[in-house]
Amino acid sequence: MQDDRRLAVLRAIVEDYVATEEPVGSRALVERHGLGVSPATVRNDMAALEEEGFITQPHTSAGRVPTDKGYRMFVDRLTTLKPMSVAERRAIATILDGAVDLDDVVQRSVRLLAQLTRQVAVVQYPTLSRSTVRHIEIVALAPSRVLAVLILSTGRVEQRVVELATDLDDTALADLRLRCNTVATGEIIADAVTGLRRLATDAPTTAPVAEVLAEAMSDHRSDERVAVGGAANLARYGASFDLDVRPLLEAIEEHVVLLTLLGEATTGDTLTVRIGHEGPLQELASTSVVATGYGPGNEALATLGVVGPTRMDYPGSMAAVRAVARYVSRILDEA
Amino acid sequence: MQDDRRLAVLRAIVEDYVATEEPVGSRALVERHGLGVSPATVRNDMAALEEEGFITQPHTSAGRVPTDKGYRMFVDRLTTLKPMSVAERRAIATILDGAVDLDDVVQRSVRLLAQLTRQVAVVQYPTLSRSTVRHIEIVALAPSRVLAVLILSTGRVEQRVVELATDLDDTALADLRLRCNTVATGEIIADAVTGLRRLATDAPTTAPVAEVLAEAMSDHRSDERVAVGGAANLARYGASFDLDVRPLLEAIEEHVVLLTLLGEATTGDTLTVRIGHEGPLQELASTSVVATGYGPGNEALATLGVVGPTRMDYPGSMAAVRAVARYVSRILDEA
DNA sequence: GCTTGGCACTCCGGTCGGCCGAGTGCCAGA
DNA sequence: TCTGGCACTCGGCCGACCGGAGTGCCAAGC
Repeated sequence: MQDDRRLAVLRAIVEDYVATEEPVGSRALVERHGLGVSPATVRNDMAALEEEGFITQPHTSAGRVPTDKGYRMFVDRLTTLKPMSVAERRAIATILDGAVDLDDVVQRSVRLLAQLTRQVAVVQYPTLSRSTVRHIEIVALAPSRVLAVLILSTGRVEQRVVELATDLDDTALADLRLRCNTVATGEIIADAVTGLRRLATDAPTTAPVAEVLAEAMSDHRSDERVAVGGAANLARYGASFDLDVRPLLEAIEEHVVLLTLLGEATTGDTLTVRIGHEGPLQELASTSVVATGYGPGNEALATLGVVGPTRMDYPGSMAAVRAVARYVSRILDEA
Repeated sequence: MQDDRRLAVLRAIVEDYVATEEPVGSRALVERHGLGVSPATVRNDMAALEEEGFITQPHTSAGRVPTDKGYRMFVDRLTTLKPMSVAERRAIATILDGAVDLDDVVQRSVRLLAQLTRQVAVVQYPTLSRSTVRHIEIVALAPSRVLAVLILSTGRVEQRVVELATDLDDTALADLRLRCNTVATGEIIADAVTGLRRLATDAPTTAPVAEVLAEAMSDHRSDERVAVGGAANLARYGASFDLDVRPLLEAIEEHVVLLTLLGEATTGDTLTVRIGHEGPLQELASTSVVATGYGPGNEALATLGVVGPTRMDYPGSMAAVRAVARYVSRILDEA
């Protein structure tokens, strides 16, 4: 019995604190949530909750504030995802359906997430590792210089200029193009790379091009690409500017860091929520991450999510992240 | 005589204020700059400078702070660019020389500028309007669906998926590819667009592809691409967080806004400096912009620069912006 | 006529004390 | 087990105070 009420109190505290950003006291709690008991009772529950480490007081005789553990309990057991409103669903659909290519999808997703959650949104570009080679194009720029263009099934394009040791005429170029495509087109990245590497050793004249292509494919830099949006939302972060916002701004610039923040892509519908200190970075102990994997056919090619203060609207953020991830996945299915 | 000294005083005030971020008084001024006159004299000069609108006091009996007009005078007549140190030159060279493609050049430039100036750096991607078409590639994805890839002389690649009304076999595809390239390759964008549009009306079967290509070329979205870096430097912005930083953060997200901020690309070595209210945006009346055009062969294809508080280090920023612009231009020359 | 030292004045910023209110913990009673 | 009451604790706010930095002005000196 009281256990149930205690959890209700915890939930109420989290909700109030998220809404007001101020420590919440027993009186306000009973008034705003109609708990049907007196403040004194609530105080007892609060004492117990504090004992267990779910809430804490910033100082004696102040209201209570949830701890990371409290938020954890909240997201694990006290909340169900807010369903998205019809308007929101429609907004997601119309905005994302307007995308012209993969880059556009990613960029639109980021904006959308930032708008929906009013947080900083992060979307990782789909990883190369599981995509296949759609086509390789080789264009002559000068007799001994070509542009190698790599087109992947996800719609991503990589291009490199290659200097050759010897001149190449049109037929040689066509031959080169054919060889590369025979070896790579339709293959998964890893296989295409080994194929191209073999080609490089077998046919020395084509070596530089094949080599560069293989390199571009295995280049991990491309796995590290992310889009970020909603940085302006940091302005709502409140007082502790230098303490909270600065490291986050830095993380936003360092895309690699951002990726470790997002964490491994989860498959299926699973949402990852990292609260405060649970994350990998000390400096970001007061920020939380809500993320999930996305990709065609329930295969998580990449991660997207939002980053915000621990005192964020978890139900709303989680719902938005999941909704966007689902929709983006569906778009990738179709492409 | 006194006129010279007055300007020296103004310069000293600007330098001190930029360094300390605090209103500067007459005593500190003579001590730190060895002006060879007494504080009282300086006070007289200050009164005159204030009369003329170059400086102001935040409140009675505080030190003086430069006005926008004061900064303007400073950059116009009181300063020569700080020469870059050898180490800095070398850093610029080694960092930019490592770039693998155009995107990489732009991204490295942004980081570099942000590091050198400790400000927010902005680099516009080279505009399409003056570049030429290097090659058009058309790849079959399915019988009635092709991928059109557009490669420009600046090294930029655009790609679009096109749905066709009718199926296309290999020869038709080769024909289409040939037609498009005949019309467009080597041409300046504007001419290529008209050529493709004509092709679209002349040969109905190829219409969708030619149409999409023309669209991709004339798409202004591509002119609006910019890279931004150094947003974390905003954390050093000081007290007036919500007032100063928020609109700037918002501008940073809205790339279009950012471009109007940077302004028209200037040709040659000309630097544009916009101080405070001189810029186009009310909300950013307390930020300045230092920018310049860059591009191969002294032709300004795009703009790069830094955005910071009006109280910024103008000589340093101007030198850095110019040095980076020159170096990037040289790289584009070679490419 | 410019420069200088002196002097009175202003005003910001920090510190101190006191007060108020919100909130708690505990206890005794229902 | 809940509730009302009560004493207690602190943080935040207000007003007063004070020191320091800086100015403006003036009369004297070069």
